[in-house]
Amino acid sequence: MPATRATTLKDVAAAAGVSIKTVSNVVNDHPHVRPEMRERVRAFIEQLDYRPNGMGRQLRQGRSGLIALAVPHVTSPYYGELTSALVDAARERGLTLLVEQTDADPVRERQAAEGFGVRMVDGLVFVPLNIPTGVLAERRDRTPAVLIGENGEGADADRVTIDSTAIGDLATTHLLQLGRRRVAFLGDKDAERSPVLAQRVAGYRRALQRAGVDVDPQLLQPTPEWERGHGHDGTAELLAARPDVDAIFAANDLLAFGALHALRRLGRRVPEDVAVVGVDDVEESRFCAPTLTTVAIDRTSLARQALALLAERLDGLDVPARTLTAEHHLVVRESTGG
Amino acid sequence: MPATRATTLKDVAAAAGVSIKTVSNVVNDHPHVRPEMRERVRAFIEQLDYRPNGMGRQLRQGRSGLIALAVPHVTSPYYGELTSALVDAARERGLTLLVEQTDADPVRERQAAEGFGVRMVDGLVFVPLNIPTGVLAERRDRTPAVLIGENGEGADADRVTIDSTAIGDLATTHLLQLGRRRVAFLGDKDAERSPVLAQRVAGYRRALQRAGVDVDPQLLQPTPEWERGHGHDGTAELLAARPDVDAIFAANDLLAFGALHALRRLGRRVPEDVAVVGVDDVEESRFCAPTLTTVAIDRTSLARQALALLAERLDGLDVPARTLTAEHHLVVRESTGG
DNA sequence: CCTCCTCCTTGCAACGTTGGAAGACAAGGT
DNA sequence: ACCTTGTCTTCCAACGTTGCAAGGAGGAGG
Repeated sequence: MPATRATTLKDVAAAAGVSIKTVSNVVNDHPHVRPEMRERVRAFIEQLDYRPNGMGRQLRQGRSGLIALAVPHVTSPYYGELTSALVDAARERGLTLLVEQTDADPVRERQAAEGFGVRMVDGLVFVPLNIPTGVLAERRDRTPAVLIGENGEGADADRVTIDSTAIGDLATTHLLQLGRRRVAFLGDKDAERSPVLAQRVAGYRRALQRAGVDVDPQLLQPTPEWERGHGHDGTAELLAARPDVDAIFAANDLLAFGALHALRRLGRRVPEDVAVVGVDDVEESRFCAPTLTTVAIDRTSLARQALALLAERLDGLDVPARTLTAEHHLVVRESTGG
Repeated sequence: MPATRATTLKDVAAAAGVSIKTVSNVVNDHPHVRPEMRERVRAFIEQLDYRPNGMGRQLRQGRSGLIALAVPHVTSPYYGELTSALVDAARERGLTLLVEQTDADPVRERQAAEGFGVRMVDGLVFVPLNIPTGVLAERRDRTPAVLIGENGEGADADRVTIDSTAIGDLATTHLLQLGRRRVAFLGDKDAERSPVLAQRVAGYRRALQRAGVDVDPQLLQPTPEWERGHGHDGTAELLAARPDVDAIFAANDLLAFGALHALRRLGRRVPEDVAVVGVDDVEESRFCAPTLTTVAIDRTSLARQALALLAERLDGLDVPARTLTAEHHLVVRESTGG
């Protein structure tokens, strides 16, 4: 691999004996290029393997076609599937997604919100998790942004959210309709800082109250985060304190997987002894043992909506921030006897 | 959001009453700038919220700091975890990863190999799956590339591979040591086009032969791809044809999850009736029911190695293509009685 | 033969940045 | 007063591209 410079318009122009601009015109399919000239230049482009230099082009045009995605971590199934949907949705619009992981770390989320120090992307898709809303509201960066999820309220940016109160209500109501009365909520934590959680708990409470069941604080089982291991440990703790639990509403599928695991180890049958519902409908829900009843969120359409909002901003749309809400629905599987 | 142009060096320079270059010198921490001047300029940078325009900078410097990752799909746990590791490894080196999904589609893989039509990235990390090796060998694009996985053999590019023959041997030997003799291989397909598969099968055969067990073609169970559903259906088919199977070596964890699911539905106990081993050690392996014995591949170090190779190329290293091999080890869990 | 028009091609400038070299200025030495 | 030295700042050019306007060639019409 000799350290050859990449082919530029200038090289093609020199080889073909025409001006740089003519080559540019051919590359960009501009009118007013004689067919034989077009062919001739095309041949040299092919021969020299010319491909436009994105940076030059973008500098000139003032757009890069790049969208930054700041997401907690691609590894988790929910964000992985979301990322995947966003990559595809971006591709559909001729945009390219550039991925940053925040690890849900407030410092890194703030960096993401503030644009990473260098202007390079045309827009930002941001999944905030632990960032104080104030920071979002005071964004100085004027790069158009779309927030995804329940946590962006109050920010002056377009947003696609999820009605987690309705989700919590739906899941809890389903458990109540099975006749369960000691329904635990798995995944409680500092609600102040987590609107997702606050909403899911609110939905849970609302459903219990509507059914005339008292909310028992002991059944609100906290976990440090919402990953499998936390679901496992939280469930073990919960059952130690309240062995009579007959249903668990887990704040997300990962917690639910952990719960299933713990229940199995502790010799509880699912759904006979304890019914379990999660939220997200990640692929694994259809294959775990037992398969998991969960509230599905349509990530493909969520991703499309987010990029549609962003694309309008890229085209200069100047209206107040808008908020869309993604669809959800209950998927009943074995963990509630489906 | 008035359609204000982003702040440039020129704006800061005008505001501070100095030349553009001086501002640039401050931004880049160049020597020979008087402290009070530095402060003064800093203040204006802060006030105007100046941030360098990446495209201008990159055009000048000839590097974008962008690395393209072409991966089959971020959704699958293995590639998701790999992507995550690569994002982090890139970040450690001050690079940014831009994600493209090929969906394992040969056409899209070819596009990835050939550089996506526009020159914008400094390098490419490519996980080829279904692309004929010839295409890789004839890459015209001179952008440095690193291939990941067993499928890149023959390409003139750096590569981090996995010794899948050793992996197949290790997994199969483990099953044999448990006393199992009717060990199926789950995930067979067109071996011509899939070196990963060819190697894993070769390791399987080698282990069987060493143990003096005949290779029974009926125990080589094909699946269309290597996802959960295929593992489920393949296992059901396998058990219908050969109800006496006492162990399954699944070509990857997803197939194994599908297998566990099918075994459970068919009333086989794992590991008592059928022992199962997978490959990859994705997070779910530690939480499925029963937990899965699998061959772990260290994705973090794989990602670091890949980026180290790439970074050397970005710095102009001009040596023949190199190949590294990532580490693996057996993790014994419940599905083989661990 | 000249003019005008059309069609095709070219030159110039600019996008925002930075390396290199030249310029300005002050202080110190002769 | 002049030169040297060193420190700080500015100027120029270039990275590769494209919009705009002007340039050139050739044909049709007078």
